[in-house]
This record gives sequence, structure tokens and C-alpha cells, in this order.
Amino acid sequence: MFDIDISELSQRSGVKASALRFYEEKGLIVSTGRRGLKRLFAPETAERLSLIALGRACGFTLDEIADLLDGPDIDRARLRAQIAQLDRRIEQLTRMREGLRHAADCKVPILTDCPRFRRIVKAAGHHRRRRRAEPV
Amino acid sequence: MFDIDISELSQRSGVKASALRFYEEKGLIVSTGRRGLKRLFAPETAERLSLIALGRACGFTLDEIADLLDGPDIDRARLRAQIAQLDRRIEQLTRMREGLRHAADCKVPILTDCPRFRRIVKAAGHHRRRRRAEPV
DNA sequence: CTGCATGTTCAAGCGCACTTGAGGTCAAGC
DNA sequence: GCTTGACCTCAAGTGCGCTTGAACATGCAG
Repeated sequence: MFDIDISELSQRSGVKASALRFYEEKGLIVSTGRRGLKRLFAPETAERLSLIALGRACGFTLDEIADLLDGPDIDRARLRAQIAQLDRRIEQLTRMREGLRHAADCKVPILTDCPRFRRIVKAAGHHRRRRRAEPV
Repeated sequence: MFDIDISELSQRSGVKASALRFYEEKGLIVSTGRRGLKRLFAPETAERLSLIALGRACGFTLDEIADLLDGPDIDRARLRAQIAQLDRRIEQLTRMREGLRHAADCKVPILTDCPRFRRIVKAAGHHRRRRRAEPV
């Protein structure tokens, strides 16, 4: 296939052109050259963008994704570390969901009086926070 | 119990004083008054802060938490809506974790050639993004 | 040759959840 | 009375992931 321009890549990938330029600046994607001023991209860049989207959806930062993707293939060791992170995150969210579920159905009139809920709330308080993530 | 000052509340809750002022400005917590310039808080405010921490840990924004908490008790209907959101999020993360897990163990030398992985990646691409969340 | 759509650069802005810093105030202890 | 230190206000800054805007350039159609 021939190289495509930024709006084509944008349409294929669902990523805005401004974001594509931003990604290129960050080194997450590369353009193969220019026609005049205009960037050209290899069509496979769209797949790389899906990969990036996957990482973003998992809550990874662009820098983390860049680490995973730099090199000829995905860095499996790093990937495993990220999966471990994701595991912990899912576990935490699941625990809290159970707590919230109980809370929503709890018969105690004033929820903050429910002892089970109070336990969950306390547990949440004693947890370290991590990164910010998940775009709009 | 008597009202406590901001540093006391900060220690009890693990939330920095600057954040407490910020939360008050946002209406998430209230101070009961002042001694001189210094804010005073009811000791129960610490529990409210745990509640806020719980919401944050679930990935809710401060505004969403404010909605849940405004009123004499937690708004159960809103809570159920937030739980549904959380459900979807957990489901999505879980699906992606399975994909990543497979990826990490996949025998195909160039991971991006693995058909199973490619399916997962594609699925992630066609997903709408939501909010940013999860502090440092 | 001209017009215009579609690109380009670079700097600044945004949303969220805070943090930091400068400069001020006040209660208590010496 | 004076210093100290904890607290105050208000404005500005931070980090992430982009978006927006102004000013400019280029390829192609008519």
C-alpha cells in the first residue's frame, strides 16, 4: 500500500490529527516522510494506533506505552509488569464495587451507619493512590 | 468530641491540608467555624473524607462524588448509576487483561502477528473513552 | 495563474485535582 | 512585648493528554 496522509490516518484510526501530531512528537508513531509540508504515514501506523488505544484503555500513560512499544516488538517483560498493575487495579475496583453494591441495597436507613459499608470505606482510605489516566 | 483543626484532620484522614481547603471550596466538606483565622472541623469529617477517598479510588470525579454526597444521606439512585459505570469499566479492563495475558505468553515471535492479539487490539480501538481519573 | 482546501508550525489554553509560594494574621510561650 | 509557628488568602503552577488558534505553505482544480 501507499503511504497515507494525516487525515486519512485520522479517519482510519479514529484519532484526531492534532493527537497524531502530538504522538509523533512524543515518538509513539513515525511519519515516513513528507509530500511538500504534509506528513505521510505507512498504513500500518493505524495498527500501532490501535495498540496505543489498547494501552490507554487499560489506564497506561503514553510514556508507559512508549516503553512497551519501543523496540522491534512489544517488550514482554514490561508487559507482564503492566499486567500485574492492571491485576491489582481490577482487584481493587472489584472489591469496591462489592462494597458499593451492598451500599446501594443496604436496608439501614442512614447508609453511613451500616457497619459493613463503614468497613469498606475505611479500607479505601488506607490505600495508596497511583497515577491519573483515562482520557475523555 | 470537640472540633479539630486542619492539621489534626489532615493527620487523621491522610489528606493534605491544601487538599482539605480545596475540598471545602468545592463544597465537599464543611468547616464548623473558625478560631481566629483557623478553620475548625467536626471530627466526623474524617469519615466523610474516607467516603470521598472511596469514590476517588473507584475512579469517580470530585463532582460526581459531590453529587452522591449532597443531601442528608448518600443518594442511592445515583449510586446505582455509578455502580453500573464501574461495572462496565471493570468488565472492559478484565477483557483487556485477558488479551494482554495471552499476549505476554503468546508463542508467536512477533506479537503483532498473533491473530488473537490482533482481535483484542481491534476491539480496544472501537471503544469510546470516558473521563480521566485516579490521582497520584 | 489563481484560489482554496488541506495541510504545516508554534505557542497558548483546557480540565482535573491539587500543590506551591508569597505575603499576611493570630494565639501562645518566653 | 516579641518571636515563633501554625494557619490564613489568593494567584499561579504542575502533570497529563491533548485541543485550539494564528499565521503561513503547498498541491491541485479550474
